[in-house]
Amino acid sequence: MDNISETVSLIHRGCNLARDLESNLPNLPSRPETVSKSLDEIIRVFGAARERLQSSSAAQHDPMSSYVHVAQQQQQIDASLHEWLRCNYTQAMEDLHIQTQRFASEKSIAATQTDMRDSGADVLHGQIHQAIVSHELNAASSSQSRPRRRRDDGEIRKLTVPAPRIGNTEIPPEDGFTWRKYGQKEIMGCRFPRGYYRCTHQKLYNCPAKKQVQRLDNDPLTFEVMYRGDHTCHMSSTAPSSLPPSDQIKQETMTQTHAVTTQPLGTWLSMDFNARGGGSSSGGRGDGDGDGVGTSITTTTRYGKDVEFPVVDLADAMFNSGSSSSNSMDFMFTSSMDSKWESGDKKN
DNA sequence: TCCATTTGACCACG
DNA sequence: CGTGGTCAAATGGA
Repeated sequence: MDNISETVSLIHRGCNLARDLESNLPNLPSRPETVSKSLDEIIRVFGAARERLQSSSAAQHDPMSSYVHVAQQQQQIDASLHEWLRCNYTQAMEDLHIQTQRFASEKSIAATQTDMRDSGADVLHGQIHQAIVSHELNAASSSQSRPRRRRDDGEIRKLTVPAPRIGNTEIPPEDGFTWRKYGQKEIMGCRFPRGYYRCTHQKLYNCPAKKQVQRLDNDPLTFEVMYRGDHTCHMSSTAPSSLPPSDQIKQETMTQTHAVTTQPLGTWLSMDFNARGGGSSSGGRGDGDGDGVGTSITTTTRYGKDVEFPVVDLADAMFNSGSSSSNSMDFMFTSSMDSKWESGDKKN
């Protein structure tokens, strides 16, 4: 496959999406969610194109460098964004959709007209999501919500990610780690139960990482994921689990303040990657440590074992499907509101 | 048989 | 005492 032509087609797709968005702008006040999702997709497409460009040029000799670069961008954006939100939190909530929309639109158009060396749009989008939930979390913990009991887990990183549209939309989004579910609970005031997961290698490697996954009340196609504790399993040379390079790089230098910045890229990658697999049932076992990255993606798929640089694999994944990102398109715009979790709810 | 998920019960915290 | 987090037995798939 010709990398350039694929990239070009991706850019074209982004342009089309941008045009669609433009025509949809009058609906912004009434349907901010739809517009927001449209933005997501635009950002995603252009981001993929940029990644492709980077991976085919500078990153060729050192694929890690692009990750480092993006990570650094993220750090900078994160700092300013947090500062901005601190000063304008309530207003920020109001302005969020407009801000992202403007940014993405301008970014998208500019990127197609000039070059795409400085994307950051996807990064910013992730930052906005995370900064907001982070602030929500801070606000909540300082007022209504009681602090978490298990203090040994340390900081909490919270983010929102779109649900995989293909297959079971109720499965938690892929994030590159292997998780084992150990509980599910109805939460007061929430329509959907919260799932509790811990690292599959908790026993083997004493990995304290945990996560909680919950669907948003107002948007069942969006998950809110809370990460608690850091993975130690990937530190071990014998550990079967490994991280996407970006995560791995940053995990080691991550501070509590910036911990929240770790996820977007990894999540972004994994979401798209997940789409390639055509989704999978959560009934899968992830089973032995042998099933790594492949066409069959389970809830516990991970990158590192067989794939050196997931961004390359991601790019392939996004283009090998022929229809390019149609999968993610569907998952963005198709609303399949199945909620098996609801039917499976129990007391407690 | 192994391992992941389910799910009712238990427990810590405020 | 209510709620959220975790445990662990039961269950089931490969």
